[in-house]
Amino acid sequence: MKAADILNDHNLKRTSCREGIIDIVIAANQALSENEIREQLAASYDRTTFYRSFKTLEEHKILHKIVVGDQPVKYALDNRVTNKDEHAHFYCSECHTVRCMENIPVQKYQLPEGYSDIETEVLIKGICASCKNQGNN
Amino acid sequence: MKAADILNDHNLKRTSCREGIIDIVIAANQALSENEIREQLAASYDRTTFYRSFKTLEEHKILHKIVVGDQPVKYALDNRVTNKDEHAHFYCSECHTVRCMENIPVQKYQLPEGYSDIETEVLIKGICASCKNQGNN
DNA sequence: CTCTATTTGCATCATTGTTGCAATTGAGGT
DNA sequence: ACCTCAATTGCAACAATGATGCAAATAGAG
Repeated sequence: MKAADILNDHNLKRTSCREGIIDIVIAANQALSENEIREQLAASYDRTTFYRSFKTLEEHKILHKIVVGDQPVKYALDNRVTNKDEHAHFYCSECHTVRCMENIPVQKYQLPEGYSDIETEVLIKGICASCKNQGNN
Repeated sequence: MKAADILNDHNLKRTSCREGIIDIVIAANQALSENEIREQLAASYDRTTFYRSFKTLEEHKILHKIVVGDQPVKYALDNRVTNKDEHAHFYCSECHTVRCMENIPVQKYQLPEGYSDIETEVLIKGICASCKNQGNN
């Protein structure tokens, strides 16, 4: 899965900022904050550009925004890009990482009469395996 | 359920700002943003005071913070105050309200080996009954 | 009514989200 | 390879929100 292809599929210009962001998110095994992504980027970009790139990528359903309480906003690849089903997310209260639990599908919830469902988000908070074992870090 | 009692139970001083916030949240049938609460308050308080009141009430598990995407942060009474079970929340993409779905209990999700669960949040996004019927507002 | 720890209001600052606009750049046509 | 134009970037500027230090005001206990 290449950043360039993803951008082309969505009729977006292939700029280095966008490609960089997508590459980093693809490589990560967890959701990343704006700052975490910036640190990994080769070049540095104006804050506005950076911010607008996220907005564009989110609007085009390439990135998915995950907000946990007052933790910094994090981004992960959207289901529609990865072709995966809706899955739960896990937030570790210890190391504050957010991971996609691809093996935990979101269950169907029955809404009251008259309500319609578009999308369901499940966030499980707890302690992840590595934090539980070691004293963490 | 009185604001004064709730504050006493948590060993917090009964200040008018705190009582006002709690009263309004109790009366509301939906989660409210900081601004919505401020508009309903009898007196007006310094932004810092207001902000710190929320922080205190949240730390003492009286209020529960709900964040939906980039909507303004909203607050609702915490489960522990209402003695209700964990329940799903519903966000209407049309009128942007958040309601506690007290009849929709959160289902148990099976985590991988080594992970421990503390709390699970379920947010169902969709269109609420009133928005679906009328043209909304 | 007095005393003290808590809370408030104010000043101030950091961070994040947002917009307007001129300069730059990607990508398609020649 | 070059031109052209719409899309994108960088910069300045600003709004909103979260946060802290400190002196003044206040709740609650004695």
